[in-house]
Amino acid sequence: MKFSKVPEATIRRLSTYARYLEVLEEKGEAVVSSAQLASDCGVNAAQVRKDLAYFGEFGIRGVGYYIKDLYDDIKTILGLNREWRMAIIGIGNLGASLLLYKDFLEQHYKIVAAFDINPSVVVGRVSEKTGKPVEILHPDQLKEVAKDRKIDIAIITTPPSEAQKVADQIAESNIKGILNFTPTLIKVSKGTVVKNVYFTTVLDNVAYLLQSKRR
Amino acid sequence: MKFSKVPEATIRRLSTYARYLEVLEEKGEAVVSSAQLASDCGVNAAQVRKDLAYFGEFGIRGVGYYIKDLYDDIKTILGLNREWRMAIIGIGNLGASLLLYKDFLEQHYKIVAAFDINPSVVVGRVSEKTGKPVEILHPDQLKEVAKDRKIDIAIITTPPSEAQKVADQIAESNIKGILNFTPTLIKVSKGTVVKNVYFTTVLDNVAYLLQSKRR
DNA sequence: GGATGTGAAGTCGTTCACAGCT
DNA sequence: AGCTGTGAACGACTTCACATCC
Repeated sequence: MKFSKVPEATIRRLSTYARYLEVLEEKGEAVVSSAQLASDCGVNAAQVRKDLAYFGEFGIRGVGYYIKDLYDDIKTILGLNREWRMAIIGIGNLGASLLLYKDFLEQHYKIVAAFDINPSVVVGRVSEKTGKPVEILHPDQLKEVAKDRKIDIAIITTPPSEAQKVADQIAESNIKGILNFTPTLIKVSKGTVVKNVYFTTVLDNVAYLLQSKRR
Repeated sequence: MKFSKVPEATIRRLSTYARYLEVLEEKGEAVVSSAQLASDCGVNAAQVRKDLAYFGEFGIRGVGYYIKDLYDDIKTILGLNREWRMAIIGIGNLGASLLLYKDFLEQHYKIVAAFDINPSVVVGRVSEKTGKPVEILHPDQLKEVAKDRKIDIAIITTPPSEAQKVADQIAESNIKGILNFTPTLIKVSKGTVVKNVYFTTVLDNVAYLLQSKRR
């Protein structure tokens, strides 16, 4: 077990492996080899073993990996053996759909607060689906609410023009993790983790590849 | 100007540069240096120049880059000087919010068809926002519609269990680009471009980084 | 003078190949 | 015998440093 810096790509793949292991477990399988895991996740077998080697030894030589154990181990590695409490800031179309996003319910992520400058707009739209009303707070309340509700991660789904301002409020609230859905490149202080998921960037990538293919 | 394979990361960054240049242009700026572009996009200045060097020479030594020209050039590189016609398959929360996604309207991406097994559910919900009703078709109609409406890219926002089936229908419809929002690892034939944007993967990354920080 | 464009160096991540366990 | 774990080879991307050109 080494302790060098772990590539971001490794973390992404672990996340993929975990989801795949979950499926295998539900199927009732007991053991999986790095070769099978690799082929089904679209990577090299040595890659799978190297990814795991950053964190320890999880397999049995000549056998493979016990699915249940490996699944648990990867969840522990990723920090998914606990609950992560999230706030969504900006309840437009995207924000509202994340509020309703079913997968979160089954996972380690829990939305515990929702914010928008217009507190009334979507209460009805959201609550009509879940049955229970959703309380939409004003962003200025973030700081006080963050402590009360122990918010770990903030999701920004505001219009791009508001993203930096919101990011500053997040910083003031002492929330250290941000998932930014806007195209705005937000600036944060050193200790804060920001990941961007602006999907037009990915679309641009698809467009580029399609276009460059036929040349 | 070389012709080696262009790293995917380069394409992602070009996409970022483009958005930043758009902002600069709106501000009325005329020229930008690789140093400024780099610092505002959070990368190294040499990186910016290398990224561009894959495709030609766009700058003027001793001066920098003309913003308007560079913006246009990057759009041409990425294939964004044309319209990309898209279908959304699976009109749940996420699919519906993408249907309403305002940014697409201002960009080179246009949603020209929407599909769901239940054709009626969301018609009202979507049309109440846009004013005009949205026609939701059955996925079995994809093949015929794809040709008529010249669909370039399909967006999968179905439940994970349906993703592979839908991907197969997309293949049959001769659509060569897929943006997959589900966690399912879909298999497609060689010529098809697939990009995944399952954001729980990114959340896992945030969780990992937060958790590994305090150790 | 000053910023680009680019070979060369450096760093990082992936794949190979085999030793080491079970 | 078979599959993991890992040093070493390889390949890819990033950064440096400077020659080049406006």
